[in-house]
Amino acid sequence: MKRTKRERQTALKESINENPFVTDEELSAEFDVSVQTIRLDRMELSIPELRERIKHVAVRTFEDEVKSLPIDEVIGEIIDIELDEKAISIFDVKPEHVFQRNQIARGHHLFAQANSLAVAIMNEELALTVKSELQFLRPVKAGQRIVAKATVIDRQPEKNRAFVKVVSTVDQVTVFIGTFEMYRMTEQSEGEAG
Amino acid sequence: MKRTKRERQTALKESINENPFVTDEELSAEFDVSVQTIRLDRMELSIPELRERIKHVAVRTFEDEVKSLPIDEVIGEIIDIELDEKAISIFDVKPEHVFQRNQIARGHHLFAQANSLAVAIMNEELALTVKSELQFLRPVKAGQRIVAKATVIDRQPEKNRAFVKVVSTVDQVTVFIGTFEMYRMTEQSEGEAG
DNA sequence: CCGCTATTAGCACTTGGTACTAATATCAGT
DNA sequence: ACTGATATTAGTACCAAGTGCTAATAGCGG
Repeated sequence: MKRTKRERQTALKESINENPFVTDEELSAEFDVSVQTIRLDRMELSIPELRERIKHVAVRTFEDEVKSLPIDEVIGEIIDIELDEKAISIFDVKPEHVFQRNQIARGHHLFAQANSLAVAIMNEELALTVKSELQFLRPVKAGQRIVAKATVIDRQPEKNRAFVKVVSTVDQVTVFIGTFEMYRMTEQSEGEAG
Repeated sequence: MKRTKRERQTALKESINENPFVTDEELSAEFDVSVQTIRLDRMELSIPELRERIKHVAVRTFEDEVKSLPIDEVIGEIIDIELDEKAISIFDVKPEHVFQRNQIARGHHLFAQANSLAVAIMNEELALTVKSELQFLRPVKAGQRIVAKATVIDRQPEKNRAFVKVVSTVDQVTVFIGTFEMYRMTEQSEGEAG
């Protein structure tokens, strides 16, 4: 079931995007063309080779692992972080994040972005959320980009607590505000909150 | 400044841990021994080769990225519902829902289960969350089953509002409490909250 | 000096490629 | 049907960063 070059290349792009760990040989089998064709396709699409792809994924994680929580556990992409001070992440709302009915983003995605940013900002091996108050001010729709800004507003080191305020905006309009009481988890005490 | 084999191997472990992207050749220069020695060291310490190390980092990231939040309309399975009154759902915590580090479920999954149950309980075409207060009382780990019970505790029909309380338990122990102020969205007014 | 561990060297082989050249296939237009 | 252009396939040499293996050498303790 061969298709045109154009179609194959589109599919190829997608395929590699979905699974960057695929080799040219596997792709050649998948699309029923020679390995060389796959290579030519990659060149034209400027898709790097397997190892480079893997490396990129890995480097991204590793570099961003700043200190506290790995970025790979964050919902949304962190674009700026000052540990224990403030952090910013962006999250692009896609069709899978909204109610089919009215295209409005489901609340837990806004929460997830804000909450994981609150976790990331903590300058600790691991932090957990203890309490939280949320306000969903305006609906967010598919296609919009949510910018979440987190600020540490209070610290209680003796209690292993910190308070983080997250304000999420779309086009400078505030859509969500959340405050999070965070627990700094030390090595031995794995005992509070989820 | 050569040291003993033992010391070198300890340092080697650390060095690779800090920067998994280092090659044997670079390490050989760093420790002023031959590449073969580095290889022997890696064998003895069972540290995989560069590419495998990178791959591991990448796989970790990639899998986590794919995870995030499920697409399903309702997080968890609703096992009982009385519209406008109460509802129960269960959610099995799987490895993909927890922090790798300590196996504790990430907060947004508890929130997602509770919030989507609060949405479901509303006897309306569609409801949105306006405000919410959460308490994460105990950590939940992979393998546990969360039972969330939602109750409508107050109704304000004139304001299109209802208040829902959700209590989540694992083996009869309360792990999470959330209260949700819900907005009943009528056909024309698609205007509040996310 | 023997024995032992540690270290170094060298070679063949592996994966998943790049870079390049050359042959063939396919199709469109005249 | 023939020409050209594009697309595809084949093949070679080469590379990085290894593994696996054998063998030689160094250093030291008794």
